[in-house]
Amino acid sequence: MKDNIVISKATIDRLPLYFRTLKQAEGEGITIISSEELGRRLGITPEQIRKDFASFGDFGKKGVGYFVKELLRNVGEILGLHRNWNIAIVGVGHLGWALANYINFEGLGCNLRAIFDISPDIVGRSIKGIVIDHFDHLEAITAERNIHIGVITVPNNRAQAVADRLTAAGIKGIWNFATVKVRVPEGTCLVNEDLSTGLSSVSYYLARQMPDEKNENVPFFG
Amino acid sequence: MKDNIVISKATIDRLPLYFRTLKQAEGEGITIISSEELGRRLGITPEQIRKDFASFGDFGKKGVGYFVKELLRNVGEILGLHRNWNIAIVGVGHLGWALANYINFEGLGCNLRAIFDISPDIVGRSIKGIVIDHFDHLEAITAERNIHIGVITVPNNRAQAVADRLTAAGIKGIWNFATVKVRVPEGTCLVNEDLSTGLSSVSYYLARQMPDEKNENVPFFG
DNA sequence: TAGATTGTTAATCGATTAACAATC
DNA sequence: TAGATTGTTAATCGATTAACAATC
Repeated sequence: MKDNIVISKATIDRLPLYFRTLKQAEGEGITIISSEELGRRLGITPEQIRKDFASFGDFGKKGVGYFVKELLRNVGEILGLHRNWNIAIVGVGHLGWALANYINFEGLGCNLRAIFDISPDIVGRSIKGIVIDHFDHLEAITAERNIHIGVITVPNNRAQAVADRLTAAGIKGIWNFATVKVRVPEGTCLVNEDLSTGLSSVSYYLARQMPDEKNENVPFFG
Repeated sequence: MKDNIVISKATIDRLPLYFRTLKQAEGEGITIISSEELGRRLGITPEQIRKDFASFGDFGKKGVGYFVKELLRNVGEILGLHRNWNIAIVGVGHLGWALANYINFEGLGCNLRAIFDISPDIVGRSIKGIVIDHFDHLEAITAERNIHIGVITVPNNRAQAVADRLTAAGIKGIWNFATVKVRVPEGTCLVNEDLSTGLSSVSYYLARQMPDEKNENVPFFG
């Protein structure tokens, strides 16, 4: 891996896709893969892929292609997937519950280690063998279980307060599903996940393609 | 609204954020808002915001600001939120179940109208008053309920087959949560939602910030 | 060697930022 | 009018695409 590499934002966003596709290829027994073939599988141009890989090292062999295992190890390292981050989910609503059950944390180099909520109906239950703790115990459990990343799945009006508690507890990585602007101290990694904008995009493209000449539907707001 | 407008991809991705923030402001009783204030709330520069709005019309008043209601109506129209799209969710796993319960479809100009699965344990139950139908009945129900958008929340290995059935049934908008490349016919709007890349980004930034000199954690794969 | 495929440099494209004239 | 704030044009920045030399 190159020293002092600078990897563009756009490249970083593609790395997880490369990783997943390479994993698949590895599972199929493929040991060497070309940028052409990777591009075909991902819908990304081969040039783009070569540029991305070249930005953090020389993993290909000219005239041959990329060694899947080697590339996988390197992409994984760049992404920090070898770090075994410990994760805590805060908020067991529909979404928090689904994420706890749905996300393959291990495959992303993470371990789900704690789940918090404040409702007496929920605290004490368990998901995937993890007992849900009361949010009051956040600091103690964070220290005890060495939590690195907090996932915020609480209602919007609680998101900032939760972020404050997480960062005060020393957590430096936050994956936020609330749709309000959350502020965190310098040095904290905050990634916002916005689940509803995707649907609006579908709506946008669909509306452009299907002009509503007939105006058959009643406007919803206005 | 301008005719024949070309709105950049980047702008479209920001429109849902503008819409949500303007809704909030409206709720607070604000009738006029400046790009400065909107920018403060969103963490976007005022110049960017003015450029975005100017790309589809003249909604501001120089020296004054933007009329919240007017802007809201226009952003909503651009996004097609007045179209009242009918939505079907396909696949009631953890994620499909959570989306059905969690997403505020109405607020996005959509109505959840159908839910499909293939498991006998699940078909016949209902979520939010909608009875879960067997996927075998997709075509009939799509026609009957005038479904516009399909949400794919099935396992990866079924995603392409589901997409094929949806498009064959005449559905032109797909919101896909499967993490495999899904191909759709020309003219179908496909938006992929990838829930795990966000976590990888957190991992990446965290790894850069906390170099593992100690190498205390055991590599997970290799 | 000949064919294949990478890595890199240059050219293009698109998006953001800066500056400021227009005007409310 | 003076102050404020938009809309637009120009400058910069960043990302993608194209071309090709290097080399396996």
